[in-house]
Amino acid sequence: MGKREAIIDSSIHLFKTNGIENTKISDIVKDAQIAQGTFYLYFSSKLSLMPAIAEVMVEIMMKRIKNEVQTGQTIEVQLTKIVESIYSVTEEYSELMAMIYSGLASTEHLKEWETVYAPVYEWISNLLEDAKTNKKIRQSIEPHRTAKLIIGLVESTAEQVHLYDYKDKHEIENQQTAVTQFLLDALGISDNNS
Amino acid sequence: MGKREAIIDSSIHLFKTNGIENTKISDIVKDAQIAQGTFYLYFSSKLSLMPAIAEVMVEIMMKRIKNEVQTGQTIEVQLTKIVESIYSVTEEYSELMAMIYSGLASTEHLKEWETVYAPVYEWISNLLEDAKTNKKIRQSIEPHRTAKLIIGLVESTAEQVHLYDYKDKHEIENQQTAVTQFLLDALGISDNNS
Amino acid sequence: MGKREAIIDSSIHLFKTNGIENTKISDIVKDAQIAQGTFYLYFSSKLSLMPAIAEVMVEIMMKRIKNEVQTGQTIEVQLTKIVESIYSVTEEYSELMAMIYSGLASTEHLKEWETVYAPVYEWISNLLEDAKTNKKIRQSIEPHRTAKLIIGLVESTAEQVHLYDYKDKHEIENQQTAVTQFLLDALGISDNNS
Amino acid sequence: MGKREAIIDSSIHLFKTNGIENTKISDIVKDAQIAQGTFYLYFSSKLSLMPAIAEVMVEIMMKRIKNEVQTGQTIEVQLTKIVESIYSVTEEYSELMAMIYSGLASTEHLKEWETVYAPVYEWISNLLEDAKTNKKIRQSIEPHRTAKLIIGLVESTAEQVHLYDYKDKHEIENQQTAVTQFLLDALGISDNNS
DNA sequence: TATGAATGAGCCTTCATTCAT
DNA sequence: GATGAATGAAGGCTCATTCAT
Repeated sequence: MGKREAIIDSSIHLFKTNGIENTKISDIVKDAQIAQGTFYLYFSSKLSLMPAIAEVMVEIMMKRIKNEVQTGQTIEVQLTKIVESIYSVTEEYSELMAMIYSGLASTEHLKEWETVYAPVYEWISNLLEDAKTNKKIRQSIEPHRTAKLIIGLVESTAEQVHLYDYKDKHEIENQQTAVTQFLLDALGISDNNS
Repeated sequence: MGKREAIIDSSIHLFKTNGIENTKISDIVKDAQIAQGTFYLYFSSKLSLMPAIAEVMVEIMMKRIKNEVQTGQTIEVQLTKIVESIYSVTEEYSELMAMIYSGLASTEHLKEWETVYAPVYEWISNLLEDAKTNKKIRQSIEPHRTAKLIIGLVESTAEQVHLYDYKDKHEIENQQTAVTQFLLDALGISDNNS
Repeated sequence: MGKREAIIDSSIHLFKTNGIENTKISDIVKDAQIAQGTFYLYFSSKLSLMPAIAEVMVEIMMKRIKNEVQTGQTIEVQLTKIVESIYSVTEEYSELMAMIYSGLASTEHLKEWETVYAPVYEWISNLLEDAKTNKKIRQSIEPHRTAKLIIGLVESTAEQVHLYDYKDKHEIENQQTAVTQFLLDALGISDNNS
Repeated sequence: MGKREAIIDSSIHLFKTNGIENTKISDIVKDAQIAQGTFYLYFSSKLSLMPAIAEVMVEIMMKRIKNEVQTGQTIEVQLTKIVESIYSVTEEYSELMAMIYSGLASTEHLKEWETVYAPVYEWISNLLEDAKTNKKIRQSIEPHRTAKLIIGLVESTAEQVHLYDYKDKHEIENQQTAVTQFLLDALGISDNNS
């Protein structure tokens, strides 16, 4: 009946609600309705949960992006949607995203972290590749490298907003718009892309 | 004899060396050569140390930036130097910067965190203001908001590099160059800035 | 396919290698290539294994003794061989012998322990009986009781040697020689046994 | 107010009463009326307590021996008293003595164990030395080595009696007498010691 | 008989915090 | 202000044992 999934689900839920630090393994097993010892059949510690959670978070993000971004849209609209999606996921899973993003969860599982984000990088990289071929973006752009820059830019500013500027919703939208514009400028969109 | 400073110094040193999680208050007081109880005369907990540490880290960063960036230089050179400085500080204090940057260290001291980064935002904001006045950058740029985007972009990618791509020094330089170019493009530098 | 034997063999092997305390039932079943639950079809706990193990150890010891001691030999030679055998077994199974010998493995299975050593006592007792009849040893000797003294003396000093004096092989031989002489003297061998 | 002593005292008391295995650190601190954490200021684990306990046990044994054995007595009486003393201590602290004697308490603290018994060996060694000088015992006796044999012999048989033959008090006395006689014979006492 | 995933009581250990000196 | 021995709540983790298959 999917105990592993139950653990991951409960963890995400509790981390989201009470914070990572405050969530004890005993809380997780209670929420997942399994025995204390069962946790250790699937994960060796709270930290070793992190890659699995990151994987789910990335899935959520990819799903949201794919849901919004359509092939027919202009690259401008597509990027706007991407920023929008990342902002919304970051809003919902603020602390978790911060943690995933900063890779703080122990240096030991780092290699796994790397793999986890690969699909997002790949997907955006392909998008840029296409746009480049179609001369919609600056020809000097290196798709793969730039995909990482975009993710870094958008996620970090989305975090900033929630950490520092959470005062009003309006501010968030403004920041989001500014980031989008910053991004479009950097990619040379709505220039003549010479 | 500056016990407060001793505590902060030792903390930074130990956090850098052994990681934040692994550093116990007992380690700090040992390193600082003070008694266990003395710690609590200056800080109420390990977490309440964080803003003080962040302050020092920001000072370090500001010092390094100011050391490199000169008034006579073109905005292009200035931004290149800024990226360089942030990359070098991030390299040296990887985990600490990640933590400061993502604000992960407990939500309770968040308000203090906000203030801490202000000088950097301010300083870069002023730089952009000047460049804008002199028409060296895109006129649509909002200096204050953009300052935050720049910091977000540069720090996050610097972190990425140390978390995922740490394989070779060469890769770091490439990424750094790409970020700089991305930034220049976004600001409209070396265009005619109309 | 002899699961009971597999359990005992694996236990002895693991106890010998990793120590008794450090050997978990899960280690034993893994080594014996049986399922966790199967263990309990044969033994009710780790402790209830002990008498079975002791039995095997005693068999090993008896085999080694019988292999060395021949009916044609003088009692002096025979006793020398016995000491030799016990020393060699103790050397090989140091911790196990200590445990068996001191009966430490819980008071609950004590009655079984008693039986286990019986063959050795019996065998030596008979040896002494013969020697006594042939006036080779002191006439005041009570064979059965003395058999126990001999085992106690030899095993305990063999242990001592391995616990304390393990420095050099030479020392072991000296101690062994001394024990043998002590024993011969106690039994009145090479006196006129009047 | 001697927390270290309190811990040792309580440990001995509880080990004696409930057995070593069954005694938890939490039991010890409760009995010693100290906080759980305080235990770890003095000892790193239950095992690391053992040498300290052994030391106390050896003191107890030495005290009892010295109390019984007088300089005016013949060597025969003196040895009888020694056997008596060891039997009585072993009776009282059966499991503890078995553990100390067999050195079972983890191989890690072995070097400390070695030192602990030294005073007893020394003392008996001196006694034998004197007896040898006065030609009361066999001239071939090596005092130091023989001291160890004696301790081994007496303790191991004392243990045997408590482990296997605990049926009646009478049996104990018989065994004790037999051991004494065995010992006297081995040392050549009441011979002409030529 | 055999399996092995699941159980959960219970112990050890850590470590931030206190307080008498 | 400074000390550091003492505290004890809190949680991680183990591992013998069970039981449905």
